[in-house]
Amino acid sequence: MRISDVARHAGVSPSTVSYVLSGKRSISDTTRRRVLDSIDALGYRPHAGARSLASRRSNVLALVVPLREDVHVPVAMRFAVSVVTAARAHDHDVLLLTQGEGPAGLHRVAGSAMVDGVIVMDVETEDARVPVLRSLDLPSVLIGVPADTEALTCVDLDFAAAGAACVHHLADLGHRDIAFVGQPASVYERRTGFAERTLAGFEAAARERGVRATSHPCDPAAARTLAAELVRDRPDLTGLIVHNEPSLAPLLEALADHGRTPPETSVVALGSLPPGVAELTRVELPAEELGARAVALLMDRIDGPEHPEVTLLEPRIILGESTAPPVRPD
Amino acid sequence: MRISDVARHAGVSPSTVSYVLSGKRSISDTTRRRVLDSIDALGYRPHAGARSLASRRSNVLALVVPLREDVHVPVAMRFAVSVVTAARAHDHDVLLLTQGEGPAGLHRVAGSAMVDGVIVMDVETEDARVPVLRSLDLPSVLIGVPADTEALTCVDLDFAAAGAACVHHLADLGHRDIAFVGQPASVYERRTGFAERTLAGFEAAARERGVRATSHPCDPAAARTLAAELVRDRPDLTGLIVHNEPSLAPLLEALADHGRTPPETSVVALGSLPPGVAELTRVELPAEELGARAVALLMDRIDGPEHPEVTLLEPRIILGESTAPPVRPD
DNA sequence: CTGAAAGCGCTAACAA
DNA sequence: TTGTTAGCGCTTTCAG
Repeated sequence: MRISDVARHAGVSPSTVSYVLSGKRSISDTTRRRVLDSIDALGYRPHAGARSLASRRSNVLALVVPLREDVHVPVAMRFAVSVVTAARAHDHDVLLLTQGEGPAGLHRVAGSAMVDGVIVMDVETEDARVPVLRSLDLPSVLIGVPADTEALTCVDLDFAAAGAACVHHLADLGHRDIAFVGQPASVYERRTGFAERTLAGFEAAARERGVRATSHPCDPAAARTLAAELVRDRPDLTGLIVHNEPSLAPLLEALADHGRTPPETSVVALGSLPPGVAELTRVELPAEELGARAVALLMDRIDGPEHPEVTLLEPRIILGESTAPPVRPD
Repeated sequence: MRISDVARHAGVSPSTVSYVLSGKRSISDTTRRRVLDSIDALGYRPHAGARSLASRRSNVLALVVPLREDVHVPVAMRFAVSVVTAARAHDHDVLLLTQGEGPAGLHRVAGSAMVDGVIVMDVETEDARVPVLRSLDLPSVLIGVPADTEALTCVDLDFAAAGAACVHHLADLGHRDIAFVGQPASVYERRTGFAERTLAGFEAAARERGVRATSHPCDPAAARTLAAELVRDRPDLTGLIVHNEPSLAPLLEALADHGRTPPETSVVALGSLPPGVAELTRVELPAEELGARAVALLMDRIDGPEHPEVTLLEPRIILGESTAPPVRPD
């Protein structure tokens, strides 16, 4: 079943069939209809290899997914799914590359023309893949922002603004003593962009508002202990910002155990939230939108001149029932 | 940079370069060396599209990942990663298909010769994709076992045996009244193979051993409540089998709150366990091995005659500190 | 053990 | 608006 079979069946030339499929030149309505009818009468599907050989386009893009212990897997999956969905909307498929393959994977898919572009997730501030990407002559988009964005296209949530927005919300309510519960320590140690920037935004805003503020890296396993310590050691603490999805549930439980069910202590959640905490005041991670944007930007780079740019999405704070003016001893 | 450039550089014909790369005919050591040297002197990489056009092999396989709310995402990710890793070891790449695309995705990648085979995860007892797969003339392997395995190649953990092994372990220790904490109810409703079979294995073994046994679908959000109910309503209950990863932590905490820290109540965990519960008695899900097996079987089907077969891996129970002979009132 | 050459199925000039 | 045709870069007969 080849293009020439379709052409014969429709009584046109192979190139006409090709043009009907690609839309790269105008075709009379009658011809188009005849061709399309033949295509689905015969169940024709173009051979992807032949197409990529002739057109120098594979209609596939590569997605590099992170694989670390400390990345929150459901978030990674949300990104991956949104990238696949968006890619399909642009008539592309997605090849899965794992972090583990490192630069070799990028060289392979680029060198053999398997993909038209790459999307890289979980970018670190000093990311070893960035120089590889620059050397590769393959369109790419990063989800995340490294230190040096020269000649790079990046999309991300404006995490600094997100961290700050949480502080401002609490400060506006009158809180004067707050704490930031962050990602596991290893995430900061490897200088993951989003974690660093959130913390920086938190600290800057707290300084600006004159709020007493501390920050605490946190593991899910240590969440209950941390909550207990905060309640014990920080009697004036009235607000908590939690930037750690899997620790959220144990933290809330521990607070409840100490009689500090929100908004007794105010809690703002930041990140990709599980169902069942919908009522919290929060800044959500727009993973679907980020994935879709990344794909859209990549498509622009694939068939257009390069527009290096950094896109930061504005955070939206959603008011829930977990924050309120502080309840103070005085 | 094409194969003819390499050929010229090495002073041989293009076909010789091709044969050096594919190993499909014998080449003298000197020639081989010269060719390989030229290849990496020039940094040559074969064009994937050209190769797939000429050889009718894409060296890519498709992986259909589940996307449901009720699948435990980290488990799905473990499978995906192990499939990618194993595929790479067989010189294949992996194209990501989402459940959402349904049969259309399978038709597309098969019809356009994008992939040499498919691996399908999260198979249901009556799975709509199975007839599609049968009609497709594309080698496939299922991770999971549907009701009708005619002409299918499947791999899975022997979940029935796993459920039974947990019962036998507790019965051997002397427990006479146990409960099974299962997956969310929706997982049984859509008749997911592994969940059904585990429960069936549990029930059969309990009957065989004459142990009083009940089973309880469970959501992570309801885990604490369930634990409290079991403690309250089942005074003679001494053993628990937990087949629900995300509910494990809240269950254990709730047991502890009621003074029933294992092995005060014996607990056997079944599934993909998070780090930090390593000391539990458990049957682990060998996701890496299953992924690798699936790929190996697929490779066999791709370049060999069909060998439909169902491979069930033996469960291994790992003895930890969460089980002990029952502490009874008598 | 090695070469020559005929495609694989499609796209995109070029021509009409 | 449509057709003709020369490749795209590789694999694999067929010949030697």
